[in-house]
Amino acid sequence: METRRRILEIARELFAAQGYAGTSIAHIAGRLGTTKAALYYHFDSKAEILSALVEEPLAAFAKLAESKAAPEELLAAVIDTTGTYLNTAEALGSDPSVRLVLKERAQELGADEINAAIVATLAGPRPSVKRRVRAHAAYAVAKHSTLALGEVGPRERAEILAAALRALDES
Amino acid sequence: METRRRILEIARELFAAQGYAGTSIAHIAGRLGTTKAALYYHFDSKAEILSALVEEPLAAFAKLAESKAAPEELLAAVIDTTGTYLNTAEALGSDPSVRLVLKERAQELGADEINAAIVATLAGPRPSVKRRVRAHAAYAVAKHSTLALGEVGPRERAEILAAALRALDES
DNA sequence: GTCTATAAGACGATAGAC
DNA sequence: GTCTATCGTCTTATAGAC
Repeated sequence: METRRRILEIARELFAAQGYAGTSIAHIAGRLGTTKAALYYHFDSKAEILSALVEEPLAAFAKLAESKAAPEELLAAVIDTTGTYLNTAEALGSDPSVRLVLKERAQELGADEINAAIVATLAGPRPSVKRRVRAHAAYAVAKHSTLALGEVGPRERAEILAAALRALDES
Repeated sequence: METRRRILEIARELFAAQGYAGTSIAHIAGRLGTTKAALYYHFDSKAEILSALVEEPLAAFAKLAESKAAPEELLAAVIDTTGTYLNTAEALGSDPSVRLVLKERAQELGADEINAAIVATLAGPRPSVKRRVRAHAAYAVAKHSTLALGEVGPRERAEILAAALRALDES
């Protein structure tokens, strides 16, 4: 069970650096210090490595998507969840080959649907153009400035949340 | 010269859907209705297709990175440039295999450096934590809500810019 | 749980005919 | 400018010994 964790850690790094499609099983095995065959003892396929890798963060974001919390709590949760899964969150929403594999597996709620659901909650029912754009803006701040900053301490967290709320401008 | 344009158009679609590493020359040739060999008459390698594809948008963003315009003009330019190259802009900053190939070629300023330069201009000299976070927030609004909205008309453009300026909050 | 060996095919790229 | 045919390599994945 320890080797399994090491495989996931190595895969996470390589997927982030080269993409899922651009990373081979042989490359992962090389870093692991074993052979490809040893890897297939722990995982049935390359796609299953990816699934195991994104399972937890995807579930966390899916939970957010179903949340009907008020904007301030929802945006704070987006910041915190993005910060918690900082390493995997990049590959999640970016690498097209990752999206493709997860879509084929129909594993759960896709990343696109999750984003859309959170933005819809922020925008409220039957939103005007203004409300819709502002919801997108607030979400962009919460998600992407957390990603860009890398590490988010309490000072950064408070500033990101405040900026997101200004972008939303509910007053 | 017409075939070359069609190849780039097809490659753009496939790279966006499956990623650069996840798209084969055979797949592009199949969509084109010809063979792989025909493709190699127009481009010397797969990487060269990618280079040709991102040349113009990358130059446009690099020009922004060197601009020392005031925040409002700079953010407006980010919105407009992102909107102009909406189709290619996604693959640019997202697909890890794209980043890798462009980095190997050392083609020009990388996407990361461009983003960092624009944020640095927004943050101003020797920025505090607050200024730095707000610069990231404003840039996130300009870039990612434009991407998320897909098409940006004059109404959306004005709302995005206003939201980005509120996030920056220079007052 | 890891190994060697190998299957079976996809990949990028090229040669040479037309 | 496009074709057929092919080279050499890399790919995912499996079989079977240890």
